[in-house]
Amino acid sequence: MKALSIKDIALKANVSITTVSFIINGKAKEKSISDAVIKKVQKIIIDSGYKPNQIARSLRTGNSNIIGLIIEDISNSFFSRIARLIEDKAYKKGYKIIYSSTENNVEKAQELINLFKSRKVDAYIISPIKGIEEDIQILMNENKPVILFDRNLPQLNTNYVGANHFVASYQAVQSFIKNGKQNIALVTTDIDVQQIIERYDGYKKAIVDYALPYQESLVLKIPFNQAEASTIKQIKTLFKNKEVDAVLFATNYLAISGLKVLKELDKKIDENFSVIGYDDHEAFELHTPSISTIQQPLEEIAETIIRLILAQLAAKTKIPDQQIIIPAKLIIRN
Amino acid sequence: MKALSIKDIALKANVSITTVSFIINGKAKEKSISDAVIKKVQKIIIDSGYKPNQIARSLRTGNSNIIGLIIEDISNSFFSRIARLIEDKAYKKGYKIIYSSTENNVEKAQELINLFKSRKVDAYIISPIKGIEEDIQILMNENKPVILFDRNLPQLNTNYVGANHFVASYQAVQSFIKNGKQNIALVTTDIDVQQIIERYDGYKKAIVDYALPYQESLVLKIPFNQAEASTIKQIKTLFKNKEVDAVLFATNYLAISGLKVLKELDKKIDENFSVIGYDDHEAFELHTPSISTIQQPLEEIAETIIRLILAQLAAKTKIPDQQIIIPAKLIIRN
DNA sequence: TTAAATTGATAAAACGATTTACTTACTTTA
DNA sequence: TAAAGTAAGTAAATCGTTTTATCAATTTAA
Repeated sequence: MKALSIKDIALKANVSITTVSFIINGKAKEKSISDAVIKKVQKIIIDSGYKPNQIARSLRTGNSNIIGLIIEDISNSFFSRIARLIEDKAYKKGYKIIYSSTENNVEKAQELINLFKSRKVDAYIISPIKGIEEDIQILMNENKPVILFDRNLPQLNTNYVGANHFVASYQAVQSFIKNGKQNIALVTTDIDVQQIIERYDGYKKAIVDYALPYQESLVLKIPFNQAEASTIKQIKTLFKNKEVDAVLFATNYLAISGLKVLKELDKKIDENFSVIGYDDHEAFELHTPSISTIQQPLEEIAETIIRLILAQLAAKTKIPDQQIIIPAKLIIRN
Repeated sequence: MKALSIKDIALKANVSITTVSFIINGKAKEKSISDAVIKKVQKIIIDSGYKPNQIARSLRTGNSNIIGLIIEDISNSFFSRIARLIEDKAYKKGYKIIYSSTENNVEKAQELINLFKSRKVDAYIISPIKGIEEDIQILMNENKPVILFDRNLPQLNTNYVGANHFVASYQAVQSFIKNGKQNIALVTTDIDVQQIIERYDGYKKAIVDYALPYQESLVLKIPFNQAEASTIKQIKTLFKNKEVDAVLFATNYLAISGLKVLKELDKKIDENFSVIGYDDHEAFELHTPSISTIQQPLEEIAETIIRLILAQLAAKTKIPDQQIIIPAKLIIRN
């Protein structure tokens, strides 16, 4: 019941292993194998259902046709959607994706990089966290294509694809202000990554530009990875103790927790209290009233990532790194 | 800049490759390598950051420490959550997961199985579709552990882990009836898989048991993979043209579409009109009013799958297949 | 007519590990 | 004191491919 090997095929066809290999890899013409032999071997391959052992192939060639995708958490809909899009597009080009979640844990991320390395993945797509700069630098030194997405590591000179979070969150706050809001809260997380900082910066800049007082106490930084119950408690405290007439959530799961709080407090979203979420979520549109949000162009991000990867893989020489910033869209719903 | 190989380590340590291999694999004692040599080699391995090439290892040993996970769609929250749980649990046992989505496409599923096979994955976790029975049977003949989940293929004699959909949907309809509902609709999909059929059967049985008239026209079978816009149109037609005072949705995404319709029609969920969803979704709890749903015990399902896999992998001889049905829970919200 | 090029094919090395079967030098045992 | 056993370690086969040389026979070029 063992799987067939190239040797079995060669034996059946009464030719050498080399010949079979050339035919499998489409090098038959180039290596001047006669049409008759090509036909014969191909027939045997099809009839027998022989599939080359990719492990052996990888060992010999040093590449795997696999792209490694490292993200924070596959169960977050932002990541699972983008994973799906990337998988689809890669698949069409003959590449497979292996993915795994870091849970924002540096050690797990490092382990994953090592694991992917030892599996000889051809390229890496990483939503990085602080603390793995060095590991990523090593990958780059080894000349492996690396694309960061969602978050950038500024001290690293890599390819990056992401949305313009600064502008998006600036616009969100701007829209609050234009609607007469004065006490605008920001619920964000304490993780120290570029894209979260940008969201904060955009918030602050808009407040300052429009000459509103910046109130430290309206910015809530939720510890990452804490249980949702604690998050809900913290947000509840904010809403109860502070005058707030608008709130921007910096991630979709924070917005979900926030909406749960509003529901518990029976606080209505109306002309006196506005909410904008981030990254969109089915619950936002469905909510009564619908929740406005900042939407990242997932399709475009995925497309761009794959385009960069394929370009790098096709190139013999190192292509200059590109930093691609795609505008995010403020979707106003009501 | 090439990666180190076992040969390099052997050279540095001035011992044979064999010795290094024994040490790496914890067979040093058994193969009577002296403590001094073990220490020396281990130090060199750690200092140099050497990581064995898993590809070469797989080629030689025939296994990969990778488990293949084949699901319908990673961007569906039911699957992404369970994927995350499975990944977590497998990781802790030293196994990695490769996953990929079939989109309910038989050919893609077959390709994936072949791909996983050629990558020598050690075991398969599959949410199957009709039409791949034969491919799965082949895996089983090759003595690879296979666990089906979410959906069963009755004509196949495999391991299966899933929820009791018949009972769950029976209970859902029962709860409608006990609240005086008479015209209970079912919005389901047309895919011909066990767990969807069970949901239908449970619905029908409850209707009949309680002596309500079974109305064909209240059962809406939405074609799988159709654009959401069409789904919304079909559901809208149902709600507009039929007297309906309760509706059970057979999947979470159908419920989401249904809720969108209700919103568009401005039809309220109240004592005159009830809704129950399936598989839960953040939007359900958050909805006003909250949506009741049938919840599958994800954690328990994931746990059970991994337990079965590990048992199979550990066993030298074939373990009898198990069919594990876990009760689903009807969560009544309001 | 001979050298050079082409055609059609193959043998053997290499990829980087694991594992089996040995070797050599000591110790025990009887 | 010879035979048997153990300790410490290694050489070489093997997994299933790809790829580089190489070969013999034929064709083309000069």
